[in-house]
Amino acid sequence: MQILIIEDNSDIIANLYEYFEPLGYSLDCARDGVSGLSLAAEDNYDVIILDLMLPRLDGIKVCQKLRGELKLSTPVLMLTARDTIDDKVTGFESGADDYIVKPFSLIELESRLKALVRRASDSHVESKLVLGSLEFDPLTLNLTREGVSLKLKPIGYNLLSILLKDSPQVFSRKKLESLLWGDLPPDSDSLRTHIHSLRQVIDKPFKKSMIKTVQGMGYCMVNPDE
Amino acid sequence: MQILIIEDNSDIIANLYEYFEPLGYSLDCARDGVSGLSLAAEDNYDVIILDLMLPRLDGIKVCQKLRGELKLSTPVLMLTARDTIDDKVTGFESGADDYIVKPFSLIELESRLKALVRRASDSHVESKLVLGSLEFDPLTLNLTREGVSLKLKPIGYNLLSILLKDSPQVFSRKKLESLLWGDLPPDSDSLRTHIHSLRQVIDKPFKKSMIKTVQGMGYCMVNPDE
DNA sequence: CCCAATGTTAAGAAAGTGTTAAATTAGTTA
DNA sequence: TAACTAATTTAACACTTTCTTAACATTGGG
Repeated sequence: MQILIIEDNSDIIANLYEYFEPLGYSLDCARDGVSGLSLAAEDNYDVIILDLMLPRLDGIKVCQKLRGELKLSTPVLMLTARDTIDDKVTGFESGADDYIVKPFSLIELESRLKALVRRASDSHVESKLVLGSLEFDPLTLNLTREGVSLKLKPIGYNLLSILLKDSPQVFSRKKLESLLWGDLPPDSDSLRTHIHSLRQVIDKPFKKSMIKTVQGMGYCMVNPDE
Repeated sequence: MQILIIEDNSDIIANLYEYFEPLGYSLDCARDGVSGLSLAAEDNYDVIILDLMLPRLDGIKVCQKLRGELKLSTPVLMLTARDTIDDKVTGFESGADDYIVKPFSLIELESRLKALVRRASDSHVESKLVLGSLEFDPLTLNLTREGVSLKLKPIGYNLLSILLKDSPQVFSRKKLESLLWGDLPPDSDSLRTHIHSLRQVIDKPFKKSMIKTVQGMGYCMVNPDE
């Protein structure tokens, strides 16, 4: 099991490593909110232990960005100090799944983590993305329109997910570039080419087109039968 | 669905009946640990709701006897009071599958129960992995395709299990590496070699191949006869 | 009509993958 | 412990696919 710890207190970090590593858990650690978030973005953790008070970006903000911008549902367990009980509520509202008050028992922490992970894997009914007759399963990469099976390149799948997930939201080129490539987008306007390839597959073989250009604004996907 | 309630508080019992019976659940009830245990021994319940504090035999003991002496794996959901947080842990160690803190929301209780039941019925079938004519038993390492017996190296069996368990999900190289090696994967791209060896055994001797590469995305296993 | 934004295309660059074999490591047995 | 065997990792190479770049074409709003 992969655990991400976002915590600035060295003692706590040391304790966690000491307890969990021998049990066969695999741990990663970030010392502040920003780097924690970027680690979390890799999306290969089963659960995140998140301190409420953090340098650069506090736990609540981290959690909100995790759910909002990154659209990740990795379960989050929030660590709070005893004297900030009110924050518990905020913690939940921010999208955390559980909290534990410092100082905490490691055994209890472990059982909470297990419960979170189990619950998460249960609700793994997972999001198939559907828009009209277009269906896309991000897990199997199975993609069909009107029952016809379609194939894309990696960036194509990414692009499609992004556009589909919040359809019919309009995404600016800039936004799309940052979602696709993060901090270091290509020098050229490569996105244009990718949109083009995507259309070749998604729209070209069919009567109506789903990928819409909004001049000067960006792109979006729509259900043409509405 | 058959639910056994082991609880001494009449109000709680009444609440449960009031909520669950109209939903079509069938409830039985015991007022103390000993009689609860003897009812549970009949082994025709899908799930047991067990209070921690009980006359004659407390919840932990009940649970331990249930698992230990009666050898039953009926899922148990433990009810605990808010001020006995330490007991949560004990609850898990005793073999309970989940816990919920009083006072609890009936809706949440219901969804927890459903999750427990589903998981239990899932894990029953667990042992053998089958995809088309490929059969693999992770316990005995018995592996056959079209009736032909096959052999792998340790990592090969692991890899196969992973790919098979969630077929036809596509696993990225990164994901596979982390599942196979956890935190410290080999420096080189050793996974490539392992996939190759796996194919030598699973696919090479047969007409159709089951291990599919999705360029840039990862690998998955499919049933070629679909 | 003009210009910036967008669509289209193709070629070279970069990244990913299959394959093989040797080197290294781990595990056994004498 | 040494010698042997099995398993894993590393490294090299060939090959394929995907991505980026850049040039040119087209479109649509001001």
